[in-house]
Amino acid sequence: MKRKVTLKQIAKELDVSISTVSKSLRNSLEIGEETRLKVQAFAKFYNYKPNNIALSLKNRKTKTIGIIIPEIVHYFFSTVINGIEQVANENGYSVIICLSDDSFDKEVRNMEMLANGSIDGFIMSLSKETQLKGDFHHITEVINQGMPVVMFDRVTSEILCDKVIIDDKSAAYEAVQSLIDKGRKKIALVTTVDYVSVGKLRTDGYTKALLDNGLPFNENLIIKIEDVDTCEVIIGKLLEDKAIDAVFAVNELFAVTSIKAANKMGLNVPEDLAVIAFTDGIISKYSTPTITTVSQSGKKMGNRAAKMLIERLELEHKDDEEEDENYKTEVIETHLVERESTN
Amino acid sequence: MKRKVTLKQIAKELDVSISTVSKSLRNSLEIGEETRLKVQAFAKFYNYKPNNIALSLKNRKTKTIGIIIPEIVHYFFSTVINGIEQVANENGYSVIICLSDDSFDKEVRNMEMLANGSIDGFIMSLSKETQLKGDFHHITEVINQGMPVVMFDRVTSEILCDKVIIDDKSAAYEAVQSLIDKGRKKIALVTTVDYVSVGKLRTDGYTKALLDNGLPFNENLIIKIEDVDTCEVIIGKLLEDKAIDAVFAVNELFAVTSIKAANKMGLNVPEDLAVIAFTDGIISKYSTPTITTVSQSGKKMGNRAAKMLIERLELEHKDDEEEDENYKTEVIETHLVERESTN
DNA sequence: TTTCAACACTATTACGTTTTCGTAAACCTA
DNA sequence: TAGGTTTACGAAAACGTAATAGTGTTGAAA
Repeated sequence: MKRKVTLKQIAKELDVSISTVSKSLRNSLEIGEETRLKVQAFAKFYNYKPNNIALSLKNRKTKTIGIIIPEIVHYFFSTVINGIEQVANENGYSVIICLSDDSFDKEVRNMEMLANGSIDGFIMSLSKETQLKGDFHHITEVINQGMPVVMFDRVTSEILCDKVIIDDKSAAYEAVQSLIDKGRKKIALVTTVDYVSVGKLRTDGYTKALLDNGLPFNENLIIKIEDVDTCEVIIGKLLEDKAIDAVFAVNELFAVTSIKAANKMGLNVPEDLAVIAFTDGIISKYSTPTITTVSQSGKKMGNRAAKMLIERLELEHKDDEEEDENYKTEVIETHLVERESTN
Repeated sequence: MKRKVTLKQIAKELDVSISTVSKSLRNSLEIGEETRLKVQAFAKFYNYKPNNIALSLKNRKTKTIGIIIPEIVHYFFSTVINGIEQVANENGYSVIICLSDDSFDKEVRNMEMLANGSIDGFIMSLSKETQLKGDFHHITEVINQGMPVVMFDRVTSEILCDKVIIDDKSAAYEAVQSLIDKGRKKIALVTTVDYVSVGKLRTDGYTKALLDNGLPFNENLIIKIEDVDTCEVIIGKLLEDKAIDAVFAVNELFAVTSIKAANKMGLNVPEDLAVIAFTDGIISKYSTPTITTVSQSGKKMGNRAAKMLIERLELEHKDDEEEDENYKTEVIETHLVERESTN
């Protein structure tokens, strides 16, 4: 139970000053070889490692990135974290993760807590509640304090900062187009409530694809799921009444649930009903049938977001008051992963 | 772009000492009401918040928990994080997450980095490589420095510390017993390589269940998957040759792959082949047929682990050199979630 | 008048680093 | 030997906070 040794202790033990110890360990030329080697040997023996907190305080940077996401038990978000962690790690950064649980208050609390010196910058995706309220003061505040923020996936145009997104609209367009190309005429959209930014965009893409192909746009073919649990019933109803031949779901869960509902009614996927899901996750790959998806590489998003943040951090460190602030929005390309649920 | 205000700045601005500002903000009685209110008003106006890093340095605790896990894009691990974060959050702790990617070196590097003052304690699950090597010096070292460690799921008996596990052996026993109870006689085990601690234990439970029921133990019915990609072929072969009537898989992926392999050969699940998986994740719930699983509540594990760690942290803070070190191993109960893949 | 307490505030220290500046001693040069 | 330059080290400040230990003034009790 030997506590970590500090410069002070080493200095005392070797009867030199703290400065001498510090300089010796950083191989400063100011220190004579004899002393330097002695100190280094001693430090090595006691396994001296500089205290990160003290360094953070002194350097006024923590080499830590704060991540705030709605939830973590979620394939997409965990792949994003994976991507962030990878780049962060390669650049000597750690990541500290906070979950908003899709709650505005928790998002605000977490941001305030982290903004008080704990981290150098944020990577975040907005909570549902925040998007609903449209209140982004906590983010503005952080940015005004000079702390860089990178938003991904669930972003808002009301905040000026770096962003990483996919082109939800054209990805949705492409998916629906592919259904149309396969002869599907009555395509339902299973989506979330409107205030989630990505949900809105995907709906736009869906609509545009229909109209561009001269297909009728029918409000009744769009169902907005609030609660996953009731999802199956609602979808079942849709299948029964409307004689639809394809489903475009904004996430895997809605897609797999649609398939289950179809199966229960004796419909075959893909023969009677084609299904495409947004987000290429684990469910699509292992469901029966496997599901055609719009791949939305979370890992790549994480990589890019981390890269953008770190670049800004290292840059702003160089010449402090540049204030260029030429914020970028990077768009990650998507593509259709064709599987058994379409033919 | 106003940087965060500090005590010093407030003091200078109001022409009082730093101590006065500090005490005013903490409502000390030593400070006269007039001054106190003036300071508080000023601080509020400039949105003063104490700097976490400075507090950490002063208090010699960071209120941060370090988590080291093999991977994050993994249902079980992300639920554990969710559980940890929840309890941590309730107790004013943050979590900083590092991924070992199942690599020994990365695990060591991450631990060393975090151990240098960044966190107050660890919660971790061993990487495969670490378990294979059997080298735990990095963990011993951290513990010797007085930093508490809680291990979960993938643990080792070679390290004395708090642990949270499930009773893998008896959970496996129970699962296999349930298959036997349903009349299955030729039960295959699809597992991982041996050095993963939990894999070994689950195999033991499987074996014991067979023997206790007077069923023959057949080495050939146990297949150890090294690489998920080759899994389907191997399982297919097993089904062909051995005329088995049930599969007990140590994770969801192996289970769903077994089902796919069976389907391809025209076998029906559960009629011709019953399947049980370890770990109740998202795949089991949404696969077709849904899969009977051994629920292994990651969230609960996370909750317990965080609780144990925080309790130890707060305790050791009270009377520093108690050295009781009565380490506990908590066992999280499991239960069988019966679904369509067994009957 | 002395003493002592209460009041209202400040100085200092400590946490662990790094770095700037300073300085004594030794050496070199003319 | 006076003056200058190296060499080798130390003191102190700085990062931001909080707690302990003062300090000086006032007023009241002895």
